[in-house]
Amino acid sequence: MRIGELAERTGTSRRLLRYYEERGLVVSTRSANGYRDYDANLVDRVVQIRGLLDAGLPTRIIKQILPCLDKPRAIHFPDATPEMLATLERERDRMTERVRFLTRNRDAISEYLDAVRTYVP
Amino acid sequence: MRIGELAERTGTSRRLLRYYEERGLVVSTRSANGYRDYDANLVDRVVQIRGLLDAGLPTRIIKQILPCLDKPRAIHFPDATPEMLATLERERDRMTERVRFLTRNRDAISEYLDAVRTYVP
DNA sequence: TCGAACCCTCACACAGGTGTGAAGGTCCAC
DNA sequence: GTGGACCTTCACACCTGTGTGAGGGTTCGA
Repeated sequence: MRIGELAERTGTSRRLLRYYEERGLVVSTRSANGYRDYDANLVDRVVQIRGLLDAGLPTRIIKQILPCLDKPRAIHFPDATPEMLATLERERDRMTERVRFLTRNRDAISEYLDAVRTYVP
Repeated sequence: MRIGELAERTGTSRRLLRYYEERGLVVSTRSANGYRDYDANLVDRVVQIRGLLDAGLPTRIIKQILPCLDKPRAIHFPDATPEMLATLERERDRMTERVRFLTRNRDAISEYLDAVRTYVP
């Protein structure tokens, strides 16, 4: 598919799709006319990238962890250098931290909202 | 306490503490000599701010939700304008989304790490 | 064959969170 | 009273993710 369709199906601007490609997060082939040609599975991938970005991870890290999240993952075992594993562990821990933090604060907000709602009536 | 101590106790640069103050996330009084003077409870607050920032929330939003997270929160009921509540709900939902996403991806990373570890030996 | 709707690259711009450093005041210990 | 460790404000600069638009090519239907 071409960039416009991918953009529409992922809710992402063309600009950003090109940016992600520049950052090595997605790949594309080129048609004879120079247009980018995307594989269908990139829809999921782009959505995932956006989720990770929104979660606060920089493209640099996302690029590193994406291959490990692909299926089938057996193919990527060779990539598993010690540094890579260390990065993954670090990032996994940071994500756990973030989850804890977000959950706690979200619950606090929920509590507050509940309290406000049962206050007025 | 002065800015240096707060910086050290929160692992934050002085620059950023001033920035947070400029953004209205923290307050300080001034000593006679013009130095900022911080209340001890700001240690927790700054840590919380950093967690929220790291989780991807902008200072603008953090400023809005922080008062609701304070105890005792009853004081802040008057702040609850409809727009405020809407913002909170929206932000709470986004946080839930983020948590889901982060958890899913973190679990995938964990799985990958486990797989790699049980692969070589 | 024209126009619309695509696509390309390139580049400037912006906001947000940070770093860094200049130029200067204060405080304290030697 | 001098030096070092603090503090102040101000400003420039960076990176990252985005928007926007210029200038130009391709494809396709009317």
